Amino acid sequence: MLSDVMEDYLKAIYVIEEESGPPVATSSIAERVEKTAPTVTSMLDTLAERGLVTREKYEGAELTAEGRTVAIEVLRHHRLLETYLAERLDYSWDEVHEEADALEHHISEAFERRVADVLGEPAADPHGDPIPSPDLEPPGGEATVPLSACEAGDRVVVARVSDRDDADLAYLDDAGVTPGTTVAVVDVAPFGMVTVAVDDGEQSLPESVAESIHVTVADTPEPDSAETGAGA
Amino acid sequence: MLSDVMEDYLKAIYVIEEESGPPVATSSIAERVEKTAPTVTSMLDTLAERGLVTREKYEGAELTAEGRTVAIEVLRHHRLLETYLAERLDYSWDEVHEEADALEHHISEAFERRVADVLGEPAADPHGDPIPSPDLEPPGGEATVPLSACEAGDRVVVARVSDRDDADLAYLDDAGVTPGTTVAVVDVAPFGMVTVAVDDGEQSLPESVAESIHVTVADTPEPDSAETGAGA
DNA sequence: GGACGGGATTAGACGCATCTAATTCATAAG
DNA sequence: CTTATGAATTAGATGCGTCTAATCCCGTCC
Ligand SMILES: [Mn+2]
Ligand SMILES: [Mn+2]
Ligand SMILES: [Mn+2]
Ligand SMILES: [Mn+2]
Repeated sequence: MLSDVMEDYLKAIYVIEEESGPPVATSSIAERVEKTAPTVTSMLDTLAERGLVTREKYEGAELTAEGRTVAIEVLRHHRLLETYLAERLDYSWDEVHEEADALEHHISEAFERRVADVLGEPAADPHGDPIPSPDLEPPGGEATVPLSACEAGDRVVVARVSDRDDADLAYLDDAGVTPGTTVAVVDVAPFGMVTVAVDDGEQSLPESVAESIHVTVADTPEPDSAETGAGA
Repeated sequence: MLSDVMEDYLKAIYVIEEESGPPVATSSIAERVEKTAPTVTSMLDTLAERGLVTREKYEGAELTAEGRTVAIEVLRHHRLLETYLAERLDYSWDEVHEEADALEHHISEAFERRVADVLGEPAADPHGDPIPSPDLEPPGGEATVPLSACEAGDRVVVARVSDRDDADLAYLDDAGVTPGTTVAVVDVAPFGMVTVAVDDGEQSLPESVAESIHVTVADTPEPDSAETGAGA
């Protein structure tokens, strides 16, 4: 049996691998799980002994197939719970993350199945993150870019929003920036502040927020008159 | 913060106090939480240091007001969860206990409130056990007796059924013996086997099962012809 | 190539919940 | 009053997850 702490480490390693690929540095895990580096080293040894990660000293860690399956299952629990809380228990999208983080380790397989059933096996959680299917294969995330990497004139569709900052989420909900929304990038200021146009007006978002919004680009503007003409 | 283990001990002490009053013996707690006696002694010390129980060596333990409030809150979580699982997630009454036992320690106050809201602040769980109200005062359990203490001829209403044996619950559900059902006691055999009449026929229940069914007596038979005429 | 600096690991410790074995206590029986 | 019995506690140990302090390793910069 795996402890809930181990499950959190595996989940952390999985999402870091997704973002920047293996091997995963001790320090990046430490940051995500909010533990010290020696604590992480020691837990990685434990996980390696159990065959859930492989690792080479000073090189970082990588999930094994088994470790990845566990991580995906925890992620499925987390995202199903978030979706259920939002749809059936009147939670707002900035409240679901914390509750799901606690419950994800304690629900049975029966609970998972029944929640998925009443929701109709949903494909994405309230933040737009894909919910792994019951076979626990890695969910195919379509390619997205952070809003902070877009340029003025782009028309983009919001795909996912990081669920990790409640205040940001509450603000974005209010601003009408949620998964599925189409927004037009009006301006990208020097320090990363992004101004977008949505239905109810323009919103300026600080860089930290723009980084946590992932979008798919619907339209890049035709190059303006006086621009360099290179590259389609 | 209290660990989930501590919460389980407090819950155990509470229900034992309800059954047989304080002080509660170390061994009876050990039996309920499935730990050894020294483990319980040590945990009782910890709980006493935190002001949740009082105790005198070799005498047993007793909940303080604070300890009782914690126990009642855990019990509220447990029974609300059982009710929710049965009503909204298609669990049968023999499946809810285990799941609720795991989740009861991990739900937030917001979750508790929302579950209670969507259910309409229910008064009893699927086994007939009273759900403590949000003020966490001890729920008023009306006086009941175990079915095993009844006599042939009694007409009784099932009040509560212990939720601790899944197999018994599945059997009783099938037999049509659930809280609210009126049954007639047909016979009490020497070794405690109780035969009752319900809508769909007669059922014979072994003593262990009859002990776990608590009832209120609706009717005692008028004393038969040749009986001792004493007492109304 | 040698020193530096930052990230990683090792060393050593702690608190919690748990166990088994040994001891102590309360009391019921003689 | 003494002893036997069973329950409770103390003693001592273990595994886990965590920490701080000390040490180690690797790539960079002179
Ligand atoms: Mn978690
Ligand atoms: Mn999410
Ligand atoms: Mn429990
Ligand atoms: Mn119950």
